[in-house]
Amino acid sequence: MSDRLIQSVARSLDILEQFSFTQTELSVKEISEGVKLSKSTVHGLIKTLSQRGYLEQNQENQKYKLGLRLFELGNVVAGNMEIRQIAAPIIAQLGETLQETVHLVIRDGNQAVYVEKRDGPGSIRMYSQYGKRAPLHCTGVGKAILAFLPEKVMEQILIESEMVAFTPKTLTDPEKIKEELSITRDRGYAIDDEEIELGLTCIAAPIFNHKKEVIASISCAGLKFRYLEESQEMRPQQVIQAAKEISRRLGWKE
Amino acid sequence: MSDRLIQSVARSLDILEQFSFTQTELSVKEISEGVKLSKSTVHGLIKTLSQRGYLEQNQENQKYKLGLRLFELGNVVAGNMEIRQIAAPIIAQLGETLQETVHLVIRDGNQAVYVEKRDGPGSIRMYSQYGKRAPLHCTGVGKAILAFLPEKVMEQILIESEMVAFTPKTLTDPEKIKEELSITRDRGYAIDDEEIELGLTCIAAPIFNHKKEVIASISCAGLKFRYLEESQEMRPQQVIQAAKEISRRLGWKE
DNA sequence: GAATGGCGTTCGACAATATCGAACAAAATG
DNA sequence: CATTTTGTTCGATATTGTCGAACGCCATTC
Repeated sequence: MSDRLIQSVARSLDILEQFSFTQTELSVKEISEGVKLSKSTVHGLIKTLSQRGYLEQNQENQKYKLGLRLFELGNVVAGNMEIRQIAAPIIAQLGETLQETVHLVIRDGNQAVYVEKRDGPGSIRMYSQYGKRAPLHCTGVGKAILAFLPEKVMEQILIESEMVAFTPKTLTDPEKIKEELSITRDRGYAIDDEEIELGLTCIAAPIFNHKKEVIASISCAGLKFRYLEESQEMRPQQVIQAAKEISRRLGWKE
Repeated sequence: MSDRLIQSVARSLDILEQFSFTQTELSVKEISEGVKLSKSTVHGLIKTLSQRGYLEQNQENQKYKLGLRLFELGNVVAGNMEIRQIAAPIIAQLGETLQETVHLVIRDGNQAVYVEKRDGPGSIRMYSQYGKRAPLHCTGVGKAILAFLPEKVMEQILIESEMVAFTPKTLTDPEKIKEELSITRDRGYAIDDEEIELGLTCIAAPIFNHKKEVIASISCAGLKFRYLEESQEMRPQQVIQAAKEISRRLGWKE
């Protein structure tokens, strides 16, 4: 991909990306500071985005927020996501039998994107949101993908990823991570043992497409103390079986 | 809103809008024909959108489809939509008692956008999709909104809407529609009697915000013959009550 | 296996157009 | 009522987006 990118388009995307679950409304000034452009430049871009429904202005405080057109397009993407439709019933089933929160993520470059879930019972729920992104090297879902990627791709991703320690248990040394991934590959499933949040454990298994490439993974996440119970021994096998079933329906053959 | 819009940004949005539920993959050629621009211009825009994850290229056939970044932003919009969170449980409840498909739409200009639903039981389901848009003047949900809008706004919308007859029962004469809306206002709920699809009937009620402005509506849609049963007499009242409850939780006071 | 056609992609030159600062308007603040 | 802050408009400028032409790749055809 060459580098002759359209400046104003890239800038308009920068503007959209200023918004998030926590930053839902922004003023022109805040946006212009965020993207480091003059107010007038930003204003022109914002005006274009608003007129087309990609941004909306709150008439009470003049601030802007993301518009409904994005909701619309986002749902087109969701609707076209074959794997999501295929996986949904299997994930629901798995969540039911395990009585835990189950996630489906797909790989996008060196990140994992959450595309489907099934919340577990009880008041303690994991924070998770459709479309959320997470690093590959320190999450169960991510490791399940990394471990089965071609070695060169895996190494490239580890080089590109910035290693941030979320908890004392997060692995940040690429060599240690590679060891862990090797174990994961042999075992057939990945374990996240409080690497992203203390008290949180998860088991994840890879999903393959018809070309036998890892493209996604599912995980079963829960509080650590529950995983120590003997009745949970079969859990990894159940996650693996569910992942295999999704792979199969995607055209994968053993 | 003045008209000094940024051409290249508007064009990039034109490109995104070429895609839909039915048109999920497009080639550069198809896009350039769709937006009536040279291949090279389109290519530059596409390249920018792809590099940022708003489009993705299928490596097998070179075609492009909408990217995950839109899924992400679309979910931010969904997450920020207060009314959606508030209405969801009420809609689920209503669907349960009525045993029919229930929809929540919000007004966006002169269109209705479907933002939440609860599918009815049975194999016969209405085609409906999150983010889908529909005209206001010939749908139950739309008429429930139009009828309670300030007269001038309503008239403006009728002027701007192109009147397409979806079925022989669709009203296309603005005067007839105004009469119908007047009846709707007095009755407190709207009826769509096969105006958008033959065999399909629906009952819809308006939702108001804290400023007593109509901003949305809910509907209960089902096959016509079922609505003739006597047991269904209470249905309109139940839809109205649910809509009122949503309005109340949005800060509306009678 | 050379020739053809179709399509995605790159390149260079030109002029259209996006950009910025400054000025204006309109609220919010004291 | 003065002052500050912030959204919006305008005009001059050169940056940057645009197009046509050409390239290269793949598949199909003869």
